Amino acid sequence: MHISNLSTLLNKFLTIKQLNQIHSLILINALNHLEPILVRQIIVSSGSFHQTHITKYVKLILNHMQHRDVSPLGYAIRFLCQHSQFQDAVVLYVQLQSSGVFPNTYSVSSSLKAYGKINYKVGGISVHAQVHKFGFDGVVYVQTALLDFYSKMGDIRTAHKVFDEMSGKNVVSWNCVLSGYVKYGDLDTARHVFDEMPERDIVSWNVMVSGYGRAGEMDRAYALFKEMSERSSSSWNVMIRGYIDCRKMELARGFFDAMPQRNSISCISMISGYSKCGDVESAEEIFDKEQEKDQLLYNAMIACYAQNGRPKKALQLFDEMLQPTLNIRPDKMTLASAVSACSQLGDLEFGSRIESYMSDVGIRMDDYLSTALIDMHAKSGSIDKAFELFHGLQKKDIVAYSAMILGCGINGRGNDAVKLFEEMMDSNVAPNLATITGILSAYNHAGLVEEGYRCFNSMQKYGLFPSVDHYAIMVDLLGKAGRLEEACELIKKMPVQPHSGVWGALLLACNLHNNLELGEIAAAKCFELEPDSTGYRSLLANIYAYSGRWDEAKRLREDIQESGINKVPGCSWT
DNA sequence: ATAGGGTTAG
Repeated sequence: MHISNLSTLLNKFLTIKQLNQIHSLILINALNHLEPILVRQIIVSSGSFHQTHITKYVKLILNHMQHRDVSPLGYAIRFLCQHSQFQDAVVLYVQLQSSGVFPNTYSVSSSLKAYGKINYKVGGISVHAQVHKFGFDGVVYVQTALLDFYSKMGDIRTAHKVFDEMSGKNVVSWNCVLSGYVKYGDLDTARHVFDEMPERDIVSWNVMVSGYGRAGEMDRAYALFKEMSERSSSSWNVMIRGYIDCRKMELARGFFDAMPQRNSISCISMISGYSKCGDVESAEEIFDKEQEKDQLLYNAMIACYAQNGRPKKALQLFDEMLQPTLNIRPDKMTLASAVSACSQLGDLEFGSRIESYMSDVGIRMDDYLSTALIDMHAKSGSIDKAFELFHGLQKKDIVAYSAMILGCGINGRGNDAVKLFEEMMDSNVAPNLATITGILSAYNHAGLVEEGYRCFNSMQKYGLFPSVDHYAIMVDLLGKAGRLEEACELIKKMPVQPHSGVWGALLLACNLHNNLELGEIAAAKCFELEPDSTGYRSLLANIYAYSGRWDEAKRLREDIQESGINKVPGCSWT
């Protein structure tokens, strides 16, 4: 086929914005005869395709190229960076090197960005060495990319060294250094740089305001913000973000409402802020008002539902997002939240739908997503599957350990839970409240009172204070072992108000061991805290019946009949 | 082509 025909064909493909199997085959066959310049053009133009197809497409082209020319490769690397496929970008850069192709400035600066994003310092340093070798020292884009890389790695010394050696410093290079000090947390030096800069643009101001915001110094942030001669959406967004971080939602909302041009980022910040405060309704309000909903906005709202005990709504919205007309695809983050929702619902079926979806569209697993799946499988009883995923993790962090330990606990694998806990301590991962909940649940399941006590009492050693839920598990553990008075004493000593789960656990134990005296006390508290729940009444009725107090038992059961359907008491620690 | 603002797991 002739080149000009190919170009026509290509343009046609590009205008229909979709490629099926046959299109791809024709194209790939044709590509073997293409000039590198044309391949480059394809890669650049493929930006008009749907995002999930792009990387696949770029990879297809590259795999079928005969000419390993730097120009298309450099473009491809930059292209992958622009679409947040940093891992792929790095892989491509390594391929480029090993095939003996001379890198260009595009590939070098893009690969530096990619190494920065995936947090791989050694990779960036090796690029630095090559920069020297290939004589790109004087190229301002490469120098800036290097400077920014070291800044992002927190290596402010090397960053400064690169900065000092730069031939033509401009605002961007100054901004990179400034942002380096801000990231490093050295606000005084950052302010010094800010004051000494020969020229400041809006980015410099935004970086400085954001620095104060991140440090919680909102007064200073606001002072600078007021001083700005012009403001961009980011200027307002960093103020919003600062107020959200110190949980001042009203102030954040004030800035949100006052800003002249809200964008998707402003909305996402507000939604996640409301989400952290448990204010789902306000988050919904923001979400519903926004006309142009993008992927990240959906992600934020789905996460909000999943994090605030609305798993059904989370999955509803996830389904809505999948509507082909919307032209948005879920990504790892969406899936992590959706999996978390499935886990809360115990819905393995939806969960495995997600797993097959991942392999269909080629979403690679990461530790976040794995951890969500671990939790889901562990809670649904597939503890072996959970272990398999757990062993495949790149880095086992506190969340992964906690999910695994809790999973073992509720599946009756107390020994494994303890083993995991010890392994975790050995690898210097400090436990938090959720981990303790997991390990206590394991002891509870196995009926190991002394071990439970020891763990409960050791919490202070890690700077942790038992929450109501921890007390509830301890009460359950003591109660089931028949140590009812001890359980009662523990409740009395609680520094926080016990919720119905705590008294409910005691009531359950009183039912188990037929203790009327304490049962009445516990039941009274339960009725007070959850007047609508009939489950507690039937537990007390049982105790009365066992003790031969038939009248009281009968009276309670009639109460229950009247109030209608039997409700199960809430067990908040499960 | 280089800089600033956003979303994820127990």
